[in-house]
Amino acid sequence: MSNDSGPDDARSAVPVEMKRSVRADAQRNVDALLEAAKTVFAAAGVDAPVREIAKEAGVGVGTLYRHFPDRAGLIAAVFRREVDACAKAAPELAANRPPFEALADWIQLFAGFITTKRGLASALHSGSSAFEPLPSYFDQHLRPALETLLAAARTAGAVRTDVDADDIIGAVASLCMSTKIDQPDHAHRMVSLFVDGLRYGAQG
Amino acid sequence: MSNDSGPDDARSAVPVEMKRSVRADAQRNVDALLEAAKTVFAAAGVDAPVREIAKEAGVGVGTLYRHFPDRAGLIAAVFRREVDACAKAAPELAANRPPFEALADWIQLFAGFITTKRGLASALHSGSSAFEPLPSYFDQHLRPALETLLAAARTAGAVRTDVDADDIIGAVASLCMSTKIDQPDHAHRMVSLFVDGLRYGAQG
DNA sequence: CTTGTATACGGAACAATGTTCCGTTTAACA
DNA sequence: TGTTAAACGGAACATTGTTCCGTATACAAG
Repeated sequence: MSNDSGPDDARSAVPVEMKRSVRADAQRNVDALLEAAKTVFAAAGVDAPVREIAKEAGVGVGTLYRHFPDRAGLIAAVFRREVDACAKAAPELAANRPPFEALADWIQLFAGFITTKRGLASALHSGSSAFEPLPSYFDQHLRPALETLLAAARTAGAVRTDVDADDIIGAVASLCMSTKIDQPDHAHRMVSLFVDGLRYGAQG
Repeated sequence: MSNDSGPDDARSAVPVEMKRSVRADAQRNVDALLEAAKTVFAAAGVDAPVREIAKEAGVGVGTLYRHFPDRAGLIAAVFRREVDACAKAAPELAANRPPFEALADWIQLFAGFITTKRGLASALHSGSSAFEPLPSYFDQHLRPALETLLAAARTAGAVRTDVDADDIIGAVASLCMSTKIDQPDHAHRMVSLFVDGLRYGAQG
């Protein structure tokens, strides 16, 4: 066993201080890498070279591999991070906007998230074990968030009642992963159209 | 323009002898490469290294690249070749078997073709321009073949009438590209089940 | 502040793979 | 049989994922 350090707990479930502090530079680099990966993935798709991500983050590739098991692990981490952000935005929108607007805004947020993941669909089908838990992570975090917003909008009589959270997630994902990636606003326009459709048939 | 030889007409529409013969060894190697690629793709998926294909064909990689523009071009060529074979089998089956059996056999042939293309779905979504014409090639050759068999089976009253060629192609492709690739017969069993379903509700 | 040390860092080095280049071989034809 | 254009093989090159290890440094104890 030549293993000496394995990728460590960059996103532990108990982030409060543990036995022996995580070195400050390490934490900074993990954050920089996740942020850089998000940027590069959005610009060049999830197939972007690892070196490019490390460069964007201002670190060496060795540092990247210290914190993530492999490129698939990095993609998964970025994915989870954005899913979390997306899920966390739901309650805030619910608290600060009318029900339908909260729902519509959240859907656009979700659409933006999917749009910046060019190549993810292929990656998910690539068979890498690092991706297997992603779909369920997706379901466990995004669906409840959307369901809350959707329920509120329904209660307010702002949307039709024959569409559920899965319908929305599936439809929006399909629209955003379509092959028309050259027009970045195309997806958002299609999603807007879809969202308007949600209103149709709502009780006055 | 440093181009001096570009990949030539390995599958011309008029294969009979033209002005200045194609060198016999060249033709032999093209065939060997297509056959080798088919074998290797079936065994290791379309992501198999080009060196492995060249080795299986008993040629150098230079020869491979003399006849195909790049790995995507080779994949596309193999794909077209098998589509052609599949399409050509339809009239033969129609002539030699009862309508329903002809249809069922052809569907299994098609299923076998899809099953040996592990990774093709991802490849098609990879954005390589060599793959863009494939879906339409698919439609133009396979659908008419199937439609003929399906019409004959319908006329004979052997299958239900609420299913069309696209339904069948789509359903069989889905079944065969599912994640259960470890049991090679799993796909065929599922397809058999589906084919039996086609009978259900047929007029006596 | 100094010092010791576990931790983290950077990037060279390695491996796998797609693609190109070019000296050598050979099929076809006169 | 000789000539030649075409084709061949595989070494060499480029790109990328991953590992290794000598060096630098954050943190805490004195």
